[in-house]
Amino acid sequence: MEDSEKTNQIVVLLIGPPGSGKSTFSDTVMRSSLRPWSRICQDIINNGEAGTKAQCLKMALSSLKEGNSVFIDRCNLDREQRSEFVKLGGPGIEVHAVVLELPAQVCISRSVKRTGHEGNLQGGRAAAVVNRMLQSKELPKVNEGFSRVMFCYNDADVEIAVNTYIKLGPMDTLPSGCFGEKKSDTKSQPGIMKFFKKASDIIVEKAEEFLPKVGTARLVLVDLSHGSKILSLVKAKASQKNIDSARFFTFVGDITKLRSEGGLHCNVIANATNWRLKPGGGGVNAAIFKAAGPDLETATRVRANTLLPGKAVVVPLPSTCPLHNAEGITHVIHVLGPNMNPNRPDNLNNDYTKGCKTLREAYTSLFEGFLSVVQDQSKFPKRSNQTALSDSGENIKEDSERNKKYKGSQDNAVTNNMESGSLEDTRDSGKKMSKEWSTWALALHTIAMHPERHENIVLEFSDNIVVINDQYPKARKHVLVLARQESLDGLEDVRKENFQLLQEMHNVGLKWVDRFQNEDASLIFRLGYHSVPSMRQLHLHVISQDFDSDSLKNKKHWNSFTSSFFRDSVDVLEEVKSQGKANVASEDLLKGELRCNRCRSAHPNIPKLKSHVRSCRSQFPEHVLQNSRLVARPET
DNA sequence: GTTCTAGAAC
DNA sequence: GTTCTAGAAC
Repeated sequence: MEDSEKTNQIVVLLIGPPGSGKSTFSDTVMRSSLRPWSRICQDIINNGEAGTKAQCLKMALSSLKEGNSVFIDRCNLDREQRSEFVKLGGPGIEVHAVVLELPAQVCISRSVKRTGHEGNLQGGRAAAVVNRMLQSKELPKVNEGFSRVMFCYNDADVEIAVNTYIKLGPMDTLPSGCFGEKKSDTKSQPGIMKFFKKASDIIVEKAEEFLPKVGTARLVLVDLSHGSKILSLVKAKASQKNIDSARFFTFVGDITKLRSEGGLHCNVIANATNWRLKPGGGGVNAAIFKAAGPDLETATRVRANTLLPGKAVVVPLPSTCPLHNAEGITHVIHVLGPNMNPNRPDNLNNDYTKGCKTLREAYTSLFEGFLSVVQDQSKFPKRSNQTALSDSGENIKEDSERNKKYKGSQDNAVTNNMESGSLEDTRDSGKKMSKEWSTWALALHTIAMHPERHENIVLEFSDNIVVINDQYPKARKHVLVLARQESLDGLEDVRKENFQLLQEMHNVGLKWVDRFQNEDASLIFRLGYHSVPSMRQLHLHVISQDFDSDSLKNKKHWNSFTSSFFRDSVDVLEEVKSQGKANVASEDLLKGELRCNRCRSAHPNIPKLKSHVRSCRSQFPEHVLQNSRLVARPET
């Protein structure tokens, strides 16, 4: 590394309203950092008084000339305000953004509390100022010119970000890309606000309908975030309809800590789950499964394996479960909403009418599930009916003791996860059109049928399979294992009777992985199928995870191997064995954003993505690490 | 000006 | 699937 070409200075734009902790952030880093920093604070730049943007720019330039990295400590809340600071970047100077997205109330109370603050923004005016600033806020994007953007939503995130910069020595660099951003991008889903409005109407309507039926029980709508649109809409609607706010109310907090942190005594919580009823997804579902531990999964399996949109399933928690003994939760009701995520298979594609219908159904199923719990608890133990709505019903003894202890009533907390639109569903799209194949798409089929005519490209073949190098490899090593059976065009055609063949393809793939790793032990592989292949004839991709190839040129290439459009062979085998066919994902996934296959950071275009991927040494995502989806040699 | 994407043709 | 290229994005 030549020191002539690398100076590695950084301009960090701190982005956040007054009270978000910008000054604290830079001060904390500067106190412990080995790298020379300057803090450029517009509030004090003018001999201790507030100054101008121009003064900040001037001072930033001179600090950079002296060889310092700089913190730009001003609100920087919109793109225009940031643009001139972004231009400070250049050879040897990267521009980063650190976004301090703390709850508005936190920022306001901090601004109010500080007395001699440099910005002189104390007193009651603080709330007005912060709120006004937040209204016109534009979050930064990498394509604004930042080589790195990092989002912080709470103190823990801030601490991580501070440490990231403290640890950064004078010659170190940080991976480029966008980190930590919550994807609640309402702008990218047109009509979503309208849907929120409608959704909140449905929630209130259903709550109103069920309240008289559930005796003294109360219903609570919970959301983690203070800025929750749904929560404020529901609140407004409920008071407008004169619903008893002691019986139905909203609550901001963590649904897995309602008792310990929120002081709310709920027996039953609703979980906005996924169709597989499995942990994960990152939202409330992941949080609830995590808090409940393996008990919840086991108890869930007893009731159901999958769930249709609009349905709910009541799962009693064993007393060993941490959610039960620490938080007093006796039941989790899993409920599946409509699938509005355009990146998911079988989504409703902005069909909000259908979405609302499913949502209404979901709340009906949920409340009926809750009703069955309440009835079981108040009457004699009985099995509730097996309804079309869900596989519910459980024998729970009345617990008057608990009711006394907790001053009466039971709360049913209903979370909401519509804002991320992360719910998915499982329904088959059904009919498969017999596809017309273009001539170019027949190449693999031809080779599979007559491998002996293509000796030059065929690596090996047997009665059942042919192995070839991918003609346009998308990574250092990329081979295809073709099925030789005539009727198998792609993954969608695979059935139980093909299990043996799939197993053989998988084993042959593993054999080639082994060969490649004998040459280079650092190569890491995945084996899998494209959900919807472009070329005819079922083929298994055996591909190293470096994606270091000039043939990888566009978004479709990238996403076809790194999104869930790529179906790992191990999962396909498992699904074919258990369900008789494999799940296939939607082609919409190919249009999704570009994310690193290791650290999942987002990148604005293919060249930037590839340059990031070349140097990213992050561990692979949890999902990929499990179930032998990744084939790697142990590190030596 | 250059870089990058996306759509049509094959 | 790739190649080519117009024009969008930078």
